[in-house]
Amino acid sequence: MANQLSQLDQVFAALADPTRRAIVMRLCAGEASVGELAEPFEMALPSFMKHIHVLETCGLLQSEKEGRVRTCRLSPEALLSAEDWFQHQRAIWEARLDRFEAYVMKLKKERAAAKRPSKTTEKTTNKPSKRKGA
Amino acid sequence: MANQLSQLDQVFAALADPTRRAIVMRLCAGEASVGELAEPFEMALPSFMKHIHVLETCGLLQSEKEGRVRTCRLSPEALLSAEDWFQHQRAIWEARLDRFEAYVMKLKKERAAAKRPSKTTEKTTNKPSKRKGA
DNA sequence: TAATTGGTTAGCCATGGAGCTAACTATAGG
DNA sequence: CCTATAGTTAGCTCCATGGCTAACCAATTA
Repeated sequence: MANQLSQLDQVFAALADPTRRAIVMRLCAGEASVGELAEPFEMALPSFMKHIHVLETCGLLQSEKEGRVRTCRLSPEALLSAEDWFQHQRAIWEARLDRFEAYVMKLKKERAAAKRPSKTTEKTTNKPSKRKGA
Repeated sequence: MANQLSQLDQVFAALADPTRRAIVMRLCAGEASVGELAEPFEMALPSFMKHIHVLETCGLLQSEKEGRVRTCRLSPEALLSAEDWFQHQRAIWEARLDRFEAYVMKLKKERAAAKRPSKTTEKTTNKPSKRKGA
């Protein structure tokens, strides 16, 4: 678990760099050699290789060398574990909002019960639009 | 759009730090003052404030000061946009896998058609277990 | 075998990020 | 008014990161 967190550090740090995100995006479309991957970037190969190595270290990328060409492919587990982090946070966040909303509803009801005849005209609580991947 | 990417840089960089991730996690459970947020960490306040500022700069956190206490809350848009990035990549990745699978199926069928009488007994393609939030 | 291609290693430099202390501002409470 | 509280500003280290060049393998290919 503590190890997990440290892996998250690495994955997020890796994805914080636009070059590396581009590599990941490229690899989502299929495997490629280092040369093919490097070609769109105006960067010396050794610099580029560092990015490859970072991605490989944090588990986002796998590669193997055949002859003199190294082929890279995405290894999705790390990507998925990072995505899971977001989903987990969002779950907590949304649960809290639901609880809060319930609380507000209860308050409203109580207040309405307290001064029965007068209608309490409050602004509608802005509930934050449920999202797709929920 | 180019601005969007730069925002992603910042968000991922922000989340690459365990302290900041912890802050975000804490704020998912509800708003808190700087002091409350800082309390679990063995870190000088100015250092901690930098983290707060980083989170605020990249749009993950909002804060306002009343009297001498600054209250922080999560502002979910940035978090969601980062999560969207993952979902987008995964969509592409999975689409490719599906295409690949279809391709393998086609190959199988063709091969089966070629040597009609013999049943080609191949191992099942290991399809990568559809995930929850799909 | 010689030259080219594809990648790798080594080492340098500049920048930025995470941490610290010290000193300061401003509100709250006595 | 005085003190304690809650943040803030300024300025300093240290080291990790991203980039470079130069030189170096090791497979292909001519």
